[in-house]
Formats: sequence, structure tokens, C-alpha cells
Amino acid sequence: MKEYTFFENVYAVVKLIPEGRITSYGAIAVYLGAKRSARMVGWALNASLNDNLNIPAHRVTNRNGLLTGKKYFSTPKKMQELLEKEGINVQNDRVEKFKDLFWDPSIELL
DNA sequence: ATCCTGACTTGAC
DNA sequence: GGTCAAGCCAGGA
Repeated sequence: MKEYTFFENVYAVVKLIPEGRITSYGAIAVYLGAKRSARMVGWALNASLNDNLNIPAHRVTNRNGLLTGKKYFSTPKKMQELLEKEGINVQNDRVEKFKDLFWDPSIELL
């Protein structure tokens, strides 16, 4: 029996991200108690995309607000499109007012 | 079992 | 203030 705690946690947190808000891999990692494992968050998200789960991975960017994982979507433009549809302005693959739209689970879910 | 890679982050030069 | 390198954990070859 394997314990996908990390992955399941990532799924839960990402699913809890409100519409029009975004967060970073590191924030999720910190919330999970492993800030140094931010990479695993992206890894888990990648697995989530492969699954039939409804994971708004487009609301998750790196700490810089860059759509680093847009290429892992069906189409690279899909991510930006989804973000803009939710009212998030994206410029040059970067989210505007990122810190303003930033959603920290450690704080919001406190 | 070993080595490499990866949607990141932080620290050092 | 920008660039380079290392750390982190898990999974695939």
C-alpha cells in the first residue's frame, strides 16, 4: 500500500484554489510541510493532469508568477486562456499583480 | 539498485 | 541585481 499523501494533498489544495486566484508550488509545498519539495508539487500536478481529476493546474504558477507549466497542458495557450477567462491578466506568460492575486493555503486555509 | 530528470526555491558569487 | 549551483523527493530507464 502506497501513501500518496503528498500527491493527494496537492490535489486537495489546488482544488480549493478559488476562481480568479493563483498560488505557487512553493506555497503548496510549504503548506504540506516540505517547502524544499516544490518540484514534487509540479510533479503531482502533472500526474493529476494525466488523471481525470478536475485540477485547476492553470491557477498554479511558480513563485515568479510565470506560467512555467503551460506547455504541459493540452495546448500551451490553454493555461493563459483559462486564467484570462477567470479575470487574471497574463502578460508575456507572467501573471499581473501576482502577489495581489496570490493565494497562500497556509494563510487562507488557516 | 543506480543514474537522470523534473511545472521549484533559495543562497551564494 | 543577475547568474550559477545545490537541495529537495519521486518516478522512469
